[in-house]
Amino acid sequence: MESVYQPKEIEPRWQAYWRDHRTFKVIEDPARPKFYCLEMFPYPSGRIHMGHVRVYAIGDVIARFKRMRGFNVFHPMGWDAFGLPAENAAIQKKVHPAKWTAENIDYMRGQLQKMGLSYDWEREVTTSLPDYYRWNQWFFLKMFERGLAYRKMASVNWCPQCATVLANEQVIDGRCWRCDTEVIQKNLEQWFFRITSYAEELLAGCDRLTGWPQRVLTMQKNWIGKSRGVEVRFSVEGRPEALTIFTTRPDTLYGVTFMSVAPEHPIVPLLLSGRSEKEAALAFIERVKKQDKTVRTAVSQEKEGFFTGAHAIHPLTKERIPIWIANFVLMEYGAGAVMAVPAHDQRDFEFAKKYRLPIRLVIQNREGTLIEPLTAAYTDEEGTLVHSGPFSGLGPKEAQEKIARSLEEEGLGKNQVHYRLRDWGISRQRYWGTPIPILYCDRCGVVPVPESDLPVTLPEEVPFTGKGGSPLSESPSFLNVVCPKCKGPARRETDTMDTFVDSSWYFFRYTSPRETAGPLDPKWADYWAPVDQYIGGIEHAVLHLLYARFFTKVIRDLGLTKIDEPFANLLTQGMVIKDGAKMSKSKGNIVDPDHLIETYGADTARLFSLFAAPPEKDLEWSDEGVQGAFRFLQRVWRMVYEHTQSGFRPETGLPVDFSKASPRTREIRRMTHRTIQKVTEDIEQGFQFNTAIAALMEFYNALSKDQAGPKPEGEEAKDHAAATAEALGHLVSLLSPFAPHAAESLWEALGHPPPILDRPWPSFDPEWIQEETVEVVVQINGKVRNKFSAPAGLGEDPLRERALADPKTQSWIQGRPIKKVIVVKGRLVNIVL
RNA sequence: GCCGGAGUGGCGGAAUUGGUAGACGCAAGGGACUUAAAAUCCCUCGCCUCCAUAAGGGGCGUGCCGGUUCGAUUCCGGCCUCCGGCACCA
Repeated sequence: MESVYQPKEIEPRWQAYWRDHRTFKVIEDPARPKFYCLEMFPYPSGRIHMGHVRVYAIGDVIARFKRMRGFNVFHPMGWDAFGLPAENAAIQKKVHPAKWTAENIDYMRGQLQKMGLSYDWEREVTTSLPDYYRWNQWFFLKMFERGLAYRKMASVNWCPQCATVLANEQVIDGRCWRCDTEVIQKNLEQWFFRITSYAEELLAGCDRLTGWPQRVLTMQKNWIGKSRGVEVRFSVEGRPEALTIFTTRPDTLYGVTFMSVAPEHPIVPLLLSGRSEKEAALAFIERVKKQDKTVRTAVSQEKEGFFTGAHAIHPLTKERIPIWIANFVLMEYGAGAVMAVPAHDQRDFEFAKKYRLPIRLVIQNREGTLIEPLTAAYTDEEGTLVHSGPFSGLGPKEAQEKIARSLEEEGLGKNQVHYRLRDWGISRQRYWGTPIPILYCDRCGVVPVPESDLPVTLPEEVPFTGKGGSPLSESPSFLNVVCPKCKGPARRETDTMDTFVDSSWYFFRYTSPRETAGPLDPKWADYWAPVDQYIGGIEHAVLHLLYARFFTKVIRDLGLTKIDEPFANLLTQGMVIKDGAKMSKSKGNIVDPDHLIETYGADTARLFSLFAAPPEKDLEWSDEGVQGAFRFLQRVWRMVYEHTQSGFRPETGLPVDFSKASPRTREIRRMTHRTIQKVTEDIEQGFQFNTAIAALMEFYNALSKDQAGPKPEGEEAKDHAAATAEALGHLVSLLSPFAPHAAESLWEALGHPPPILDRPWPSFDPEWIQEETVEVVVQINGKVRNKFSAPAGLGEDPLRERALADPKTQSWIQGRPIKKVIVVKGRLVNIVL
């Protein structure tokens, strides 16, 4: 063993050892409980960044810990390899996306290997290879058969920078999730996945995902956006068509004074036909339609409307209700039309004020203080219904049920649930993605590629001009095909799939990565799935994490898996920030992992990123903090080295009867077992790696202090040596998930065969975690005034007596009468005066 | 506006879920070693204050204001601030 800690020497050595001995290879083993540990796979952008270091360090600690705890740990890695940067590189640097991606993967794989991560690389998956993406196409065909994949003309989000369509989930605050460019709306014929078919199950499943952070579940619930209400049919005066609206507040039905319909509503032209208002109304509609949807739906947008001249008939009162076109009503949600109750809806209130429409109070508050004219809408669902016919006097909640039932009985309405969630638009007008396996035949129309013709591979020779439009449409050999049905001429779909399709099922592919008969082998998928611990960034709360849940349910319904949910437990790690901001090239606050590992070694990089903050919080980078982590490893190294130099023999150790050992030796033992307990519980209960590492540092500090003391003599020397050997062995074992390379070397130096990963996790002796003596605090009226030490097991009465007997305590009491004495065993005595 | 989460030293963060607030690390200050520096090791380190040669002592302190309790960073009520999500969703 070298006397100085030299990560540059030992890290490559152990990485070679692990590789040569296939230490991380995993095989199915029904005899042991399985544990599937997975970190979100990276996009091969070129080089890893500190965010990668952090998430993979977290995952690796969990994987190594679980393995030492006896689990058959599945810990794979792969590449989310399709995506825009590769194509942009092709345009800018004239390098083919496939080549660019492959080179990046090779480089980044090397970087990850330098971190000493315990991946089974034999199961590596790359989504841009045909043996992977053919199964995306296969899933597409299966979904097409079941009506879960369909094509429609729709207003879609378009990112001008990326020159492609985006799903709703990929638009953040009106901007592209990738490049932050403002998104515009376009009408295009696009492919969609019918995720809305699973809206209810996706929502209900949230309540069973007990291993997920609450905030992620809340975000998903908000995104799905369920609301219960009633669909009510209003007949239209002088017309056969009815106007159907959706409301969550049927209790306010008697307060309806007008109707608002979306400008795009199909009934609008019918209502306008032959009316004098027609021309002006059409002009208004055109103006609103021209507005971008993100602008139009902003809260700050002025409410505007136009009267159609038509009237609806109130289903209960038979009153005539004017029908207005309103800019704030969205065709995509509910029925595209709403009943307006200005007294109890703030938007309707403002609209009514502006256009001088009547405002009718139908719910009086509890205090009975609402008087007309109202100054604002009363929107609370509390109080009493008034002016509501037979329903007057009811509470709003009760009225909602009764009015809904009454409407239903008379065939005027029905209970209805609406979701905010929209279908997932998956068409992308770019090259570097999975070709959508569809043909367009002049005679047969839309024809799916037969399964036997999969994969539809990407043509290699295409021009990357950056002019917009899919490069696939520039490849005649790709484009022009024969229709499999009629053998006539047909054209291929030139759009590719959203790359989020690739990542929606990759965790299944790892379970049988080379399977050729299907996307996965149900036998192995059922053995490994679900992922027991998933780790990744919070930014995927409603992107990848929602899509993967959806795909899992589809895969289940295809009969390929029995599980309903892909990820049993989810850990969302925080960002790595420096100088108060997320690391980015533009801010110039990047720390390069290569440089860090070169300087301090992977173990230090891992240790620091685990020590500086709890995993779910943001991590403030500190160069000095990194040095602190390095110093700690150095100190542990030196202590083990000195131990091996001072007459240590590997066989020095247990069993020894420590109960008869000196207090000093017993203290080492106690510290050892308490540290095992603390580190184990910190990792197991909420992944508190920061405090686990702190406990290891405390352990080291205590051992170091002991070593600095006088050399023990005679019998005591033997016991002391045994306790120290045990302590160091456990210290190294406990350290091994965090700093695996250093731990392997130290473990070897202590006379054990590698790998330390195959060594069981240390267990603690409950007898030895008890303190022998404790410091007892004496409080007077809740303030600490004195302390004394006492045997740990001392009862209440002796504790009280000892506290009161102490002259210092007495001097605080000053002879005043004692009202009460509270004794907490092993902790404190509080004297109340 | 609605829904989550968080406010603790100079900094990152601890605190057995009602029982000594500030573990551990960083930074800072002092010292040892050294020709010197680096490295390493030792000591001090919440704020204010008293006695003072020193040992030691006192008050305040976990965003703010109240409450419950012998005792509150922890529980309850009311505010303030920050972060994240959703938002003309009917």
